Amino acid sequence: MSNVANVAADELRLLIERAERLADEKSGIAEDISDVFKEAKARGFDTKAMKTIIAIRKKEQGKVQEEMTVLETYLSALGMQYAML
Amino acid sequence: MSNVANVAADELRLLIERAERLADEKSGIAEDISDVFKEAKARGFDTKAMKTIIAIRKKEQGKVQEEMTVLETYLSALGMQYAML
Amino acid sequence: MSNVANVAADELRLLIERAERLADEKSGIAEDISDVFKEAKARGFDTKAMKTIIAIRKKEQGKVQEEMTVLETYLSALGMQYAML
Amino acid sequence: MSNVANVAADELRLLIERAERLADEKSGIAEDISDVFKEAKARGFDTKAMKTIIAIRKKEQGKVQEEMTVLETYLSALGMQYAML
DNA sequence: TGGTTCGAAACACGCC
DNA sequence: GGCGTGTTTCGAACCA
Repeated sequence: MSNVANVAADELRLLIERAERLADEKSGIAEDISDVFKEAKARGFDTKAMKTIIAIRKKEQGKVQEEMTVLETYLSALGMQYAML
Repeated sequence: MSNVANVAADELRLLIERAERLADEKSGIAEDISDVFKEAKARGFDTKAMKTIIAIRKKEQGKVQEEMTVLETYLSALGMQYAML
Repeated sequence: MSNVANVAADELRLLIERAERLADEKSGIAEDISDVFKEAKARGFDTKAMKTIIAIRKKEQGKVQEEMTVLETYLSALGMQYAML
Repeated sequence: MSNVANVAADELRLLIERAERLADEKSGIAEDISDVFKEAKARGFDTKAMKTIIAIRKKEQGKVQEEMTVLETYLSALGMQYAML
């Protein structure tokens, strides 16, 4: 292999290793998050509800309303009482 | 291989093939369902809302209320207005 | 005019019911599959191993191409660099 | 007493905020990874191929055992039948 | 920006 | 009834 090819291969290897290292960190954090929910569950919280709340907080304000409006519209169209929700 | 072993192997093969055939059918239906939603989307419906509605209709009545109650409780605990939903 | 008017209620209902009907069929098949494994188990087969076998058989469709692709992938990653040579 | 009293509000808030903070960190890392690929792309590498390579490298940890298991799986599926021989 | 593809998260099932 | 596995679903990332 020529030097040029070697250099390219090395560069590729380094980039891949950086990506892999970061991916590992990401996995670590994902595990930490998982632990938080395990702890919450152990303390008697409903993790499903917690995740819903986090999703709501994350979504831009208007988006939640918008989704609810569509849902209510569809429920009405089907003759279902959304009051039951 | 003895006859007994052959019989067992044949039986195993038949069972596996039955399971595989059924799995194929299941995939076919899954595709059909997917097509329904594609069609719905093409007609301008919000498929996410549709799926939510289907989930609600499937869930036993009390369950939906129960989940909403927990969610509202948590939102209140966080000082969030669930009226915004 | 209410929100109801905003959606073609009948169309929506029909689509949802089609999806629900198909979902029922899918569940039915899933049950059939489950029955096959129950039967296998009753006859003394190891169902966990059977499922593994089925997974392997499924994977090995297309396995050959996949193997051939690995080297090409590496070459591809370096490919544009080769232009530099 | 309101529903609010039913949950330990502070505890809930802290858990949720911890989860959210970790989620932010995770996003940050995801962005870093994204940057690595942007950089790779800028240097002329094929990022799709790189990702494939990374996936392969990840899979091939533990690949050897897996290969060895296939025959054993078949034997296991038939295993209890052998007792009949 | 919208569609598509991909990986990760949620769900459902069977097992213990 | 909880756990682990496998499937399905969802959201994020990339491309056009």
